Amino acid sequence: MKLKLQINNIIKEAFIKAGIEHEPMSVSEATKAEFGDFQFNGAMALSKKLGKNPRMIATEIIENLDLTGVLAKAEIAGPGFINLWLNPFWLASQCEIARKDSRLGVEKRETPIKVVVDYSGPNMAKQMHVGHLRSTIIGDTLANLLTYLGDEVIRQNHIGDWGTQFGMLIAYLEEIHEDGSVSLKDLEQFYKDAKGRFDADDAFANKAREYVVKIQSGDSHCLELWQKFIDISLGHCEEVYDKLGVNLTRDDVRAESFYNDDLSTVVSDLDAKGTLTQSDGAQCVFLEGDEVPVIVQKSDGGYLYATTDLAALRYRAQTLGAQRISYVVDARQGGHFKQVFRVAKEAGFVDPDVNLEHIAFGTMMDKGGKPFKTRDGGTVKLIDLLDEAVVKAKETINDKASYSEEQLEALAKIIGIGAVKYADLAINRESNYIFNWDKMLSFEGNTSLYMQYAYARIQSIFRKYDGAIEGDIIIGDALEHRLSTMLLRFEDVLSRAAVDAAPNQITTYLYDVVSLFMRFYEQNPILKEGVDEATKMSRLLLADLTAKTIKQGLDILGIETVDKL
RNA sequence: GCACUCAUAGCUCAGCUGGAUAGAGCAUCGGUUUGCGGUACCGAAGGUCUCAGGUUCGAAUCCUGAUGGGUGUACCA
Repeated sequence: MKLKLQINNIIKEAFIKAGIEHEPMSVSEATKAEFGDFQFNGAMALSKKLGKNPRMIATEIIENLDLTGVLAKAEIAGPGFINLWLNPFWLASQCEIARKDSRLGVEKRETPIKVVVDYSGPNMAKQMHVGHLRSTIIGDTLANLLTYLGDEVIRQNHIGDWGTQFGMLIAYLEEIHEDGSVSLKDLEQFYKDAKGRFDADDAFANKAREYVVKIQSGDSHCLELWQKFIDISLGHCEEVYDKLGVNLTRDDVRAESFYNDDLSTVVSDLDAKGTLTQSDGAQCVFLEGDEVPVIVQKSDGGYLYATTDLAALRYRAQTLGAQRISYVVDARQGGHFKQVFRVAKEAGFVDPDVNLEHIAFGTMMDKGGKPFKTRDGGTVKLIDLLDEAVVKAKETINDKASYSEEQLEALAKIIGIGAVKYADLAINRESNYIFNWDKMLSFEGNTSLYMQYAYARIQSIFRKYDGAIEGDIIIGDALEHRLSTMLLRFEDVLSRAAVDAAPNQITTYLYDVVSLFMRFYEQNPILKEGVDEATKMSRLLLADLTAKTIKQGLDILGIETVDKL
């Protein structure tokens, strides 16, 4: 439910009745519980425009405010704040509607748009490492979120499958007559071995160079080898995606090579528009105000990633028909995207109203604030990191005895992977983030375990109760009032998070929901003796909606819940 | 050099389109009637929001400058 919108509409109505001919600003959540549920701060802003005292304006608004439905009370405070209280009966009825609805009252967009989310994008010549983690899970969350809200999401995994190093790799693959399954287990090692051969043996090096040319000219034998190599390498990525619980499949792959045939057209089209300048033998686009040009063709005739990105932009905007194209890529590439987006729009590859955005994120750091590396300074393989998360999760599970080995493994996977993902998503994506096992696997604070624990705790209430839930929600105290208001904010939070592409807005919200629930539950017993039937039912209903909201929220983040931990 | 970005409690971080006494968690200290899962809950303490100006009725938030960190800067992606 669009809670804020409903309140805003009531304010708007009051404006009209009071004869105030201005568009009211939006209400905001009250900064403190004593200030009500929402507050309207627009009276102060209007004071100058209307030439009136803000408290007087506030009075006029309040006098015309409909307090018969959604709102129960409005008060003027301080210089002209209007504090608003929601009607507890209305809250109760809305929570009941949400609880019965499979979408928890979250409406699907009336006008869905087509969105391309470009994320993960691993390099096929290397094994996935921690550098791919953030793009993969932030991107997946964004795609999940937009899908949930009703947009038509097209996931695009722009894998790096083209370039000179592949000549060397397939030459080596052929040389060892490998079907791939064994030696490619460790791609890093395979790459090193191939490089070793390349450096040590001139004949091999020449063959590798020859193969690069052959692949590019479409030699079928080399292409076959190349395809085999990509298949195997992609298989490794899928193993990671599977462990990570990320919704990327082979259908989402649009590799760099996919755009090969279009690259020369991109350049000639730019040329036809007169935007190209030759500089030092390279074909460049010089953008007004930018010192460095966008190079689309090297002096040796080769193309660059800017060329591929332009081709991809055009494909996504024109062929796929995307109205929003989101690139979930490291913040360090900000300059590149800014330029490429500009070129794409100025050249008419992408319509002006298409929203091109670089969803930038910061670097993953170790505890000491340095870039995340292994002890000997190498890159950390993503698969190793995830396996370690599962091992560490096992250590944190308290009641190991009551689980079979398989159950323990499954549980540890849910907890460990959830912890890694949540810790990443919970932070403002643009800042660098410090990776800390102890913190992310803690039951305390804003962690996935705290959420999963709360969820499991609620499920245990229902296990214990084990009966039919029939009755109504009755808002009986301030905590129930706040909890129900918080639960009804779900859609507002999701919508906002979707606009900002900010998963941490969802985690912050879930944390607020859970901590409120924990307080509510501490103070308001449900199944204890002496709780009358109507109260018990009401509290069970609230607990149920809370659990459903947690589950749905975590689901969007790609994190699983369990009934018992 | 130029450009981008960040600077909030001891630590890790929230703070949405400017709003009331700047909020959490961790750590520290103290508390919770046989505790519906105590891996919980409550409380205390902890701040010149890097600094200096400016805009505004009102600034952590917007603008300018300074300082300090990070990043990028023409044929890698």
